Amino acid sequence: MKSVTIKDVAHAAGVSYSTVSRALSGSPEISAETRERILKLCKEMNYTANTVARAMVMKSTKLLGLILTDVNNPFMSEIAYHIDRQARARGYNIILCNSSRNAEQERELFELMIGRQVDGVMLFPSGPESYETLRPYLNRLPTVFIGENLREAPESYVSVDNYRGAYMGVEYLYDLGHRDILYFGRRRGSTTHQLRAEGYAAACRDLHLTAQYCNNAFPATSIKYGYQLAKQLLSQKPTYTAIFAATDTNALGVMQAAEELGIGIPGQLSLLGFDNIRYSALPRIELTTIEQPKKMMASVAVDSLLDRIQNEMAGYSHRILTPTLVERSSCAPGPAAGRAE
Amino acid sequence: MKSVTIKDVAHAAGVSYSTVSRALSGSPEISAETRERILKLCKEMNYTANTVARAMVMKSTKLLGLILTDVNNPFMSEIAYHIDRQARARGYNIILCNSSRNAEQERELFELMIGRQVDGVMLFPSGPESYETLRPYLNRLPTVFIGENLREAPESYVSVDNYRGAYMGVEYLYDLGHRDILYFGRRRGSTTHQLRAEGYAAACRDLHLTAQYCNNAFPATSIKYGYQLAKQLLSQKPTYTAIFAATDTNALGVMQAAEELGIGIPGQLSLLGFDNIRYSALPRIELTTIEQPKKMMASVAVDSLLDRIQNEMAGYSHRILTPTLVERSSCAPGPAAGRAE
DNA sequence: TTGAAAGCGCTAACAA
DNA sequence: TTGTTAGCGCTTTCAA
Repeated sequence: MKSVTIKDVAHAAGVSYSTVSRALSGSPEISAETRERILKLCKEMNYTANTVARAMVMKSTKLLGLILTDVNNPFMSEIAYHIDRQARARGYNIILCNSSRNAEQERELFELMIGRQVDGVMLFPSGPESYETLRPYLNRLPTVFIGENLREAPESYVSVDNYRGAYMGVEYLYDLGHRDILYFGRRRGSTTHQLRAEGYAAACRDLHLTAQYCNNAFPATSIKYGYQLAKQLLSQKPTYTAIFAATDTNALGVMQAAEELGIGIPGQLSLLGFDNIRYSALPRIELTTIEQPKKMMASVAVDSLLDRIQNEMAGYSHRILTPTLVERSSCAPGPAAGRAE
Repeated sequence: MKSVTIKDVAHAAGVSYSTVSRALSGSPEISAETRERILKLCKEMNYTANTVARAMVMKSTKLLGLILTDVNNPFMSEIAYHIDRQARARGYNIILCNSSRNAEQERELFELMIGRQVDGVMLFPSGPESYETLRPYLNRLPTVFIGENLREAPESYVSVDNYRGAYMGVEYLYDLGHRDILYFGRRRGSTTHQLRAEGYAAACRDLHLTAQYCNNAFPATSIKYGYQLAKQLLSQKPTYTAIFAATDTNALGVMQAAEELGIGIPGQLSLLGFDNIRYSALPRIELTTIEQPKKMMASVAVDSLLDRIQNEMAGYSHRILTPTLVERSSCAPGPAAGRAE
């Protein structure tokens, strides 16, 4: 498994090894003739440049850390896919790690990334306190936060306009004829969730609707928790004709509970999600939802990170993307449909 | 962003830098007292060892390549999650890349992995020809194939017993009272799919059933293709009471087509999948399926790779895991239910 | 246009 | 127990 080095090639070519280096790097300080000869030889000898050695002297590994809470989450994995493609196209590779939504692990991962000399990291924060916990690392390592809105924090992030998305959602349900819309399942402490809730509240205010919430002790974003919470909620007499779920996974939990309770969606109850994860497009699920532009988020994340890396002067950037509504089959006209407003 | 090195620490401590190295590596050739002193100083100075430099001299990056066709595929992302956890617990990190099921890209990725000096790679092959295409690299880089059964090839792989899984599936449907079971959607050329089809055929033979197939020109494993194929199939008069789909994604396609055609599952048609991807457990989907033990596959993959890496003598290994049946709601009793056999 | 030599941050063999 | 030194494979001045 002994690999061939630049020295071996130099020896075989009868030149110094700096000459080989020059041929490889496409330096102009070399005659076209020797370059050709050396390049040909490299091929023949099956030479592959040692990126690690190069990284040492170049002080750049061309490696980007990607820390997410769980690759297995469809929202993140979709973004991860695009990040990989995008980064690779620009000559970078990805070191992937899962924090499992554990703040201490996340901290350790930053330590690890610094040791590995990655050029920068992209992070789906494990929670709202991440920004604080990680602060000591943020000026040692260019970082861009993904998915979470950090408001005015002086760090780069890319996020969707959660406020606006929630606002749009309420408007959509309103236009369908719903006047009693319940907001379901906001994760505590998350700014993203906070903004969605604010958007919901603002839309209710502007449209003269009464805001209704269901979010007691909601510890996580998952189908299971959504289900448990919905099970209680749906067992009581409804004071709403539509549910706006804080996330698609929450909505899926609601769907499951409704299924078990024999409540038809959208027949008896309209359901709107947020995120547009892949599951939501599945047959029989067909969830109408607010879409986060995931490919765009990936692309913006890579771009702003590389910007900061390649351009010392580049400061942080806040990129807030616009969500869109994806209409499928989980929302039906409400009681006020067709009525004059 | 200038980082503090071992030399800085040595200087501050007034010792040579090999002494610092010894303190850090927990070498016994150092007095407990100086070790303490140096370790404390490292903390104070915020020293983080440069893994890249270490890798150069140790000739080991503690980096593992993970090449999959698409992180965004729920089957692979689930395994990827467990691989990361497992590898990290053993001191390794993962470089993740997507081949997008493109053989040439896959080849390039191996080239890249060699340049990056990874200690080994885990691969979800892009196709059946991968083993051939990649042969030149396989003795340069310890590799374990995941998911695909390579039969007798002299390379490590971990895969589920696809033959047995398919056999089990037919038995299950038979026991439910089905006598006309159609096998749906095998991907061309894939050994995995070949084995599943063989298991299906063998079970039919043993149980005196007539094998029926539906797999014309099936280019890929996806919901969309499953849907297109099923749309044709289900429009014709059925000669079967149950469909055994080659993969869960295929099954989801069938489900969608059935939905559109007003064919009830499991009321009019039983549907069995293979893989147990996460989608399959979703409310309203509830697909009964043959499960691939994904966490176990991840763990075995990491173990056998590290075995080969850490133990020069270790040869290749073939690990064939046992599938299990996960019963949900997509299969109902068939016409022969309760009847004496 | 080419070669010689220094050095990136670290480990390890050898000396002291 | 500690220090000195060589060297991992590469890029990049500086000389020739």
